[in-house]
Amino acid sequence: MPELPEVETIRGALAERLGGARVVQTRLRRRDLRFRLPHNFAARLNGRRILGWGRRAKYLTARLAARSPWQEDILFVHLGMSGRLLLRPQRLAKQAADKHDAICHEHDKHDDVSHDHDKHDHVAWQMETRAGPCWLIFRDPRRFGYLGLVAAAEQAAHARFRALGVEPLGADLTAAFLAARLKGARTTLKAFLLNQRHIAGLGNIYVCEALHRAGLHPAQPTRLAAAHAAGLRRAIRHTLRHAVAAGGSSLGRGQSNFVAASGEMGYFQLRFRVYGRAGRACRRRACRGIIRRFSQAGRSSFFCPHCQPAP
DNA sequence: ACATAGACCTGTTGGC
DNA sequence: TGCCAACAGGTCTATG
Repeated sequence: MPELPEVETIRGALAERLGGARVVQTRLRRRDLRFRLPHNFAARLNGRRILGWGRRAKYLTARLAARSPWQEDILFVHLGMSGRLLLRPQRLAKQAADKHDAICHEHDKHDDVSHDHDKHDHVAWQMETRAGPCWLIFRDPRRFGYLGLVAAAEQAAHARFRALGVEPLGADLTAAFLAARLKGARTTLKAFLLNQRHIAGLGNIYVCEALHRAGLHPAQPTRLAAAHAAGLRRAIRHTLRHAVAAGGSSLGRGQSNFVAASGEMGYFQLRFRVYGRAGRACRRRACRGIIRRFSQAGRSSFFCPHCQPAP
Protein backbone atom coordinates (compact mmCIF):
# COMPACT_ATOMS: atom_id res chain seq x y z
CA MET A 1 0.00 0.00 0.00
CA PRO A 2 2.02 2.74 1.33
CA GLU A 3 4.21 4.54 -1.09
CA LEU A 4 4.61 8.27 -1.02
CA PRO A 5 1.10 9.21 -2.22
CA GLU A 6 -0.61 7.02 0.35
CA VAL A 7 1.53 8.31 3.20
CA GLU A 8 0.96 11.86 2.02
CA THR A 9 -2.78 11.29 1.95
CA ILE A 10 -2.75 9.94 5.48
CA ARG A 11 -0.59 12.85 6.59
CA GLY A 12 -3.13 15.28 5.25
CA ALA A 13 -6.02 13.52 6.96
CA LEU A 14 -4.20 13.36 10.28
CA ALA A 15 -3.16 16.99 10.09
CA GLU A 16 -6.78 17.89 9.66
CA ARG A 17 -8.20 15.62 12.33
CA LEU A 18 -5.36 15.49 14.84
CA GLY A 19 -3.59 18.80 14.43
CA GLY A 20 -2.76 20.06 17.92
CA ALA A 21 -4.10 16.90 19.54
CA ARG A 22 -2.78 15.70 22.87
CA VAL A 23 -1.84 12.10 23.56
CA VAL A 24 -3.89 10.96 26.53
CA GLN A 25 -2.73 7.38 26.73
CA THR A 26 -0.91 4.76 24.67
CA ARG A 27 -1.92 1.11 24.65
CA LEU A 28 0.56 -1.45 23.37
CA ARG A 29 -0.60 -4.90 22.39
CA ARG A 30 2.66 -6.07 20.93
CA ARG A 31 6.06 -4.52 20.68
CA ASP A 32 7.65 -6.88 18.20
CA LEU A 33 6.94 -5.08 15.00
CA ARG A 34 9.57 -5.11 12.31
CA PHE A 35 11.77 -3.49 14.93
CA ARG A 36 11.00 -3.56 18.59
CA LEU A 37 9.27 -0.51 19.96
CA PRO A 38 11.59 1.79 21.92
CA HIS A 39 11.74 1.51 25.69
CA ASN A 40 9.39 3.81 27.56
CA PHE A 41 7.52 4.31 24.33
CA ALA A 42 4.19 5.01 25.98
CA ALA A 43 5.66 7.12 28.75
CA ARG A 44 7.52 9.28 26.27
CA LEU A 45 4.34 9.98 24.33
CA ASN A 46 1.66 10.33 26.93
CA GLY A 47 0.60 13.84 27.79
CA ARG A 48 2.35 15.44 24.86
CA ARG A 49 0.84 17.66 22.24
CA ILE A 50 1.29 16.99 18.55
CA LEU A 51 2.49 20.15 16.89
CA GLY A 52 2.21 18.88 13.34
CA TRP A 53 2.19 15.93 10.98
CA GLY A 54 4.87 15.53 8.35
CA ARG A 55 6.26 13.03 5.91
CA ARG A 56 9.76 12.03 4.89
CA ALA A 57 9.95 9.45 2.09
CA LYS A 58 7.47 6.76 3.18
CA TYR A 59 7.66 7.74 6.83
CA LEU A 60 4.84 9.55 8.52
CA THR A 61 6.11 11.85 11.26
CA ALA A 62 4.50 13.61 14.18
CA ARG A 63 6.28 16.46 15.92
CA LEU A 64 5.78 16.32 19.66
CA ALA A 65 5.89 19.47 21.77
CA ALA A 66 8.87 19.86 24.06
CA ARG A 67 8.24 18.81 27.64
CA SER A 68 10.81 20.17 29.99
CA PRO A 69 13.50 19.29 30.48
CA TRP A 70 13.37 17.50 27.16
CA GLN A 71 13.14 18.92 23.70
CA GLU A 72 10.86 18.25 20.79
CA ASP A 73 10.71 14.68 19.58
CA ILE A 74 9.60 13.06 16.36
CA LEU A 75 7.35 10.03 16.39
CA PHE A 76 7.77 8.22 13.09
CA VAL A 77 5.66 5.52 11.51
CA HIS A 78 6.54 3.24 8.64
CA LEU A 79 3.59 1.26 7.35
CA GLY A 80 5.57 -1.50 5.67
CA MET A 81 3.38 -3.46 3.29
CA SER A 82 0.17 -3.86 5.20
CA GLY A 83 0.19 -1.11 7.82
CA ARG A 84 -2.76 1.21 8.29
CA LEU A 85 -3.73 3.99 10.62
CA LEU A 86 -7.34 4.11 11.68
CA LEU A 87 -9.22 6.79 13.52
CA ARG A 88 -12.09 5.78 15.75
CA PRO A 89 -14.45 7.89 17.75
CA GLN A 90 -13.93 7.41 21.45
CA ARG A 91 -16.97 5.32 22.23
CA LEU A 92 -16.54 2.69 19.53
CA ALA A 93 -12.84 2.32 20.04
CA LYS A 94 -13.22 1.96 23.78
CA GLN A 95 -15.59 -0.92 23.26
CA ALA A 96 -13.13 -2.51 20.88
CA ALA A 97 -10.24 -2.04 23.29
CA ASP A 98 -12.12 -3.44 26.26
CA LYS A 99 -13.35 -6.29 24.23
CA HIS A 100 -9.86 -7.08 23.12
CA ASP A 101 -8.48 -6.86 26.63
CA ALA A 102 -11.19 -9.18 27.84
CA ILE A 103 -9.25 -11.87 26.02
CA CYS A 104 -10.94 -12.75 22.89
CA HIS A 105 -14.13 -14.54 23.02
CA GLU A 106 -15.11 -15.50 19.60
CA HIS A 107 -16.45 -12.45 18.02
CA ASP A 108 -18.78 -12.17 15.15
CA LYS A 109 -17.12 -11.29 11.96
CA HIS A 110 -19.55 -9.02 10.26
CA ASP A 111 -19.07 -5.38 9.60
CA ASP A 112 -20.55 -3.87 12.67
CA VAL A 113 -18.12 -1.04 13.36
CA SER A 114 -18.72 -1.17 17.06
CA HIS A 115 -17.00 -4.55 17.06
CA ASP A 116 -14.32 -3.47 14.67
CA HIS A 117 -11.22 -4.42 16.56
CA ASP A 118 -8.63 -6.67 15.10
CA LYS A 119 -5.95 -9.01 16.33
CA HIS A 120 -3.47 -6.98 14.31
CA ASP A 121 -4.14 -3.74 16.11
CA HIS A 122 -0.74 -3.35 17.79
CA VAL A 123 -0.79 0.17 19.16
CA ALA A 124 -3.64 2.49 20.07
CA TRP A 125 -3.43 6.07 21.21
CA GLN A 126 -6.18 7.92 22.91
CA MET A 127 -6.11 11.51 21.70
CA GLU A 128 -7.79 14.64 22.89
CA THR A 129 -8.65 16.81 19.91
CA ARG A 130 -10.51 20.06 19.35
CA ALA A 131 -13.49 17.94 18.35
CA GLY A 132 -13.27 15.67 21.37
CA PRO A 133 -11.58 12.42 22.25
CA CYS A 134 -10.76 9.69 19.78
CA TRP A 135 -8.44 6.75 19.23
CA LEU A 136 -5.73 6.40 16.64
CA ILE A 137 -4.92 2.79 15.88
CA PHE A 138 -1.90 1.25 14.19
CA ARG A 139 -2.91 -1.99 12.48
CA ASP A 140 -0.44 -4.13 10.56
CA PRO A 141 -1.07 -7.82 9.87
CA ARG A 142 2.34 -8.55 8.40
CA ARG A 143 4.26 -6.44 10.89
CA PHE A 144 6.71 -5.15 8.32
CA GLY A 145 5.89 -1.73 9.64
CA TYR A 146 7.32 -0.08 12.75
CA LEU A 147 7.31 3.00 14.92
CA GLY A 148 10.13 4.97 16.43
CA LEU A 149 11.00 8.06 18.40
CA VAL A 150 13.87 10.43 17.84
CA ALA A 151 14.82 13.88 19.07
CA ALA A 152 13.81 16.38 16.41
CA ALA A 153 17.32 17.75 16.12
CA GLU A 154 18.67 14.26 15.47
CA GLN A 155 16.15 13.03 12.97
CA ALA A 156 18.28 13.57 9.88
CA ALA A 157 21.16 11.63 11.44
CA HIS A 158 18.99 8.76 12.64
CA ALA A 159 19.80 5.35 11.17
CA ARG A 160 16.42 5.17 9.43
CA PHE A 161 16.74 8.58 7.81
CA ARG A 162 20.33 9.41 7.13
CA ALA A 163 20.71 7.35 3.96
CA LEU A 164 17.48 8.48 2.34
CA GLY A 165 17.74 10.22 -0.99
CA VAL A 166 15.92 13.29 -2.24
CA GLU A 167 12.20 13.87 -2.04
CA PRO A 168 10.77 13.18 -5.48
CA LEU A 169 8.40 16.14 -5.28
CA GLY A 170 10.97 18.45 -3.74
CA ALA A 171 13.31 21.00 -5.25
CA ASP A 172 16.32 18.71 -4.93
CA LEU A 173 15.17 16.37 -7.64
CA THR A 174 16.50 18.24 -10.64
CA ALA A 175 17.19 16.79 -14.06
CA ALA A 176 20.89 17.39 -13.53
CA PHE A 177 20.88 15.56 -10.20
CA LEU A 178 19.00 12.64 -11.71
CA ALA A 179 21.26 12.45 -14.74
CA ALA A 180 24.35 12.41 -12.56
CA ARG A 181 22.98 9.69 -10.30
CA LEU A 182 21.86 7.60 -13.26
CA LYS A 183 25.32 7.84 -14.80
CA GLY A 184 26.97 6.84 -11.58
CA ALA A 185 24.79 3.78 -11.01
CA ARG A 186 25.37 0.40 -12.64
CA THR A 187 21.94 -1.06 -12.48
CA THR A 188 18.53 -1.10 -14.11
CA LEU A 189 16.03 1.73 -13.97
CA LYS A 190 13.67 -0.38 -11.91
CA ALA A 191 16.23 -1.16 -9.22
CA PHE A 192 17.53 2.40 -9.26
CA LEU A 193 14.12 3.93 -8.66
CA LEU A 194 13.24 1.45 -5.94
CA ASN A 195 16.48 2.25 -4.16
CA GLN A 196 15.56 4.80 -1.50
CA ARG A 197 19.11 6.16 -1.38
CA HIS A 198 18.67 7.99 -4.66
CA ILE A 199 15.05 9.09 -4.60
CA ALA A 200 13.03 8.32 -1.48
CA GLY A 201 9.35 7.52 -1.60
CA LEU A 202 8.75 5.49 -4.75
CA GLY A 203 7.67 1.87 -4.50
CA ASN A 204 6.78 -0.87 -6.92
CA ILE A 205 3.53 0.60 -8.17
CA TYR A 206 4.68 4.12 -8.84
CA VAL A 207 7.98 3.03 -10.36
CA CYS A 208 6.05 0.91 -12.89
CA GLU A 209 3.67 3.77 -13.56
CA ALA A 210 6.34 6.44 -13.88
CA LEU A 211 8.47 4.34 -16.22
CA HIS A 212 5.49 3.79 -18.48
CA ARG A 213 4.74 7.49 -18.52
CA ALA A 214 8.39 8.15 -19.35
CA GLY A 215 8.44 5.52 -22.08
CA LEU A 216 11.41 3.75 -20.51
CA HIS A 217 11.80 0.01 -20.03
CA PRO A 218 12.29 -1.13 -16.43
CA ALA A 219 15.27 -3.27 -17.40
CA GLN A 220 17.05 -0.44 -19.15
CA PRO A 221 20.55 0.19 -17.77
CA THR A 222 20.73 3.48 -15.89
CA ARG A 223 23.68 4.75 -17.88
CA LEU A 224 21.76 4.53 -21.11
CA ALA A 225 18.82 6.27 -19.50
CA ALA A 226 20.80 9.24 -18.23
CA ALA A 227 20.02 11.11 -21.44
CA HIS A 228 16.33 10.83 -20.58
CA ALA A 229 16.70 12.21 -17.07
CA ALA A 230 14.55 15.27 -17.70
CA GLY A 231 11.68 13.20 -19.08
CA LEU A 232 11.96 10.65 -16.33
CA ARG A 233 11.91 13.35 -13.70
CA ARG A 234 8.82 14.86 -15.25
CA ALA A 235 7.11 11.46 -15.39
CA ILE A 236 7.88 10.69 -11.75
CA ARG A 237 6.55 14.01 -10.51
CA HIS A 238 3.53 13.88 -12.74
CA THR A 239 2.64 10.36 -11.60
CA LEU A 240 3.04 11.18 -7.92
CA ARG A 241 1.17 14.45 -8.08
CA HIS A 242 -1.76 12.77 -9.78
CA ALA A 243 -1.76 9.97 -7.25
CA VAL A 244 -1.66 12.38 -4.31
CA ALA A 245 -4.51 14.35 -5.86
CA ALA A 246 -6.51 11.12 -6.16
CA GLY A 247 -5.84 10.26 -2.53
CA GLY A 248 -3.40 7.42 -3.21
CA SER A 249 -4.25 3.88 -4.21
CA SER A 250 -6.10 1.12 -2.49
CA LEU A 251 -5.43 -2.39 -3.66
CA GLY A 252 -7.37 -5.54 -3.09
CA ARG A 253 -10.99 -6.09 -3.78
CA GLY A 254 -13.99 -5.85 -1.59
CA GLN A 255 -11.99 -4.70 1.32
CA SER A 256 -9.59 -1.92 0.83
CA ASN A 257 -6.13 -2.33 2.18
CA PHE A 258 -5.60 1.36 2.32
CA VAL A 259 -7.84 3.32 4.57
CA ALA A 260 -6.88 6.86 5.28
CA ALA A 261 -7.17 8.03 8.81
CA SER A 262 -10.69 9.27 8.39
CA GLY A 263 -11.75 6.13 6.58
CA GLU A 264 -11.82 7.25 3.00
CA MET A 265 -9.74 5.47 0.42
CA GLY A 266 -7.74 6.48 -2.60
CA TYR A 267 -8.82 6.08 -6.16
CA PHE A 268 -5.59 6.15 -8.08
CA GLN A 269 -5.73 2.42 -8.67
CA LEU A 270 -8.50 3.08 -11.15
CA ARG A 271 -5.96 4.95 -13.22
CA PHE A 272 -3.12 2.47 -13.26
CA ARG A 273 -1.59 2.37 -16.70
CA VAL A 274 0.40 -0.81 -16.25
CA TYR A 275 0.49 -2.01 -12.65
CA GLY A 276 -1.47 -5.24 -12.25
CA ARG A 277 -2.70 -5.02 -15.84
CA ALA A 278 -0.78 -7.85 -17.53
CA GLY A 279 -2.59 -9.08 -20.63
CA ARG A 280 -4.72 -5.94 -20.89
CA ALA A 281 -4.47 -3.19 -23.46
CA CYS A 282 -2.12 -0.26 -22.99
CA ARG A 283 -4.06 2.84 -22.06
CA ARG A 284 -2.02 5.28 -24.06
CA ARG A 285 -4.01 6.73 -26.91
CA ALA A 286 -3.72 4.80 -30.14
CA CYS A 287 -1.29 2.31 -28.62
CA ARG A 288 -2.05 -1.31 -29.40
CA GLY A 289 0.41 -2.79 -26.99
CA ILE A 290 -0.53 -5.46 -24.46
CA ILE A 291 0.84 -4.97 -20.96
CA ARG A 292 3.39 -7.57 -19.94
CA ARG A 293 4.62 -8.69 -16.56
CA PHE A 294 8.00 -10.05 -15.61
CA SER A 295 9.96 -10.58 -12.46
CA GLN A 296 12.83 -8.29 -11.58
CA ALA A 297 14.77 -8.71 -8.37
CA GLY A 298 11.91 -10.71 -7.00
CA ARG A 299 9.29 -8.06 -7.74
CA SER A 300 6.76 -7.76 -10.48
CA SER A 301 7.45 -5.29 -13.25
CA PHE A 302 4.74 -4.28 -15.68
CA PHE A 303 5.37 -2.52 -18.96
CA CYS A 304 4.01 -1.91 -22.44
CA PRO A 305 6.30 -3.36 -25.13
CA HIS A 306 5.26 -0.60 -27.54
CA CYS A 307 5.66 2.41 -25.28
CA GLN A 308 8.69 1.01 -23.48
CA PRO A 309 10.93 -0.73 -25.99
CA ALA A 310 13.39 -3.28 -24.63
CA PRO A 311 16.86 -1.90 -23.99
C1' DA B 1 29.15 -1.74 -6.33
C1' DC B 2 25.64 -4.60 -7.85
C1' DA B 3 22.49 -8.80 -8.50
C1' DT B 4 20.05 -12.22 -6.47
C1' DA B 5 17.91 -14.86 -2.99
C1' DG B 6 16.10 -15.32 1.30
C1' DA B 7 14.17 -13.44 5.49
C1' DC B 8 10.74 -11.14 8.03
C1' DC B 9 5.00 -12.00 8.53
C1' DT B 10 -0.08 -12.85 7.40
C1' DG B 11 -3.71 -12.70 4.23
C1' DT B 12 -5.88 -13.25 -0.28
C1' DT B 13 -6.50 -15.25 -4.69
C1' DG B 14 -6.60 -18.52 -8.38
C1' DG B 15 -6.11 -23.12 -10.09
C1' DC B 16 -7.14 -27.86 -9.62
C1' DT C 1 -15.96 -27.06 -0.92
C1' DG C 2 -10.89 -27.84 0.27
C1' DC C 3 -6.09 -27.59 -0.39
C1' DC C 4 -1.98 -25.62 -2.03
C1' DA C 5 0.98 -22.61 -4.44
C1' DA C 6 1.83 -18.10 -5.79
C1' DC C 7 1.75 -13.58 -4.75
C1' DA C 8 1.22 -8.87 -2.20
C1' DG C 9 2.22 -1.81 -1.42
C1' DG C 10 8.87 -2.78 1.78
C1' DT C 11 13.10 -3.10 3.57
C1' DC C 12 17.26 -5.53 5.35
C1' DT C 13 21.01 -9.04 5.29
C1' DA C 14 23.96 -12.49 3.41
C1' DT C 15 26.37 -14.23 -0.43
C1' DG C 16 28.33 -14.35 -4.94
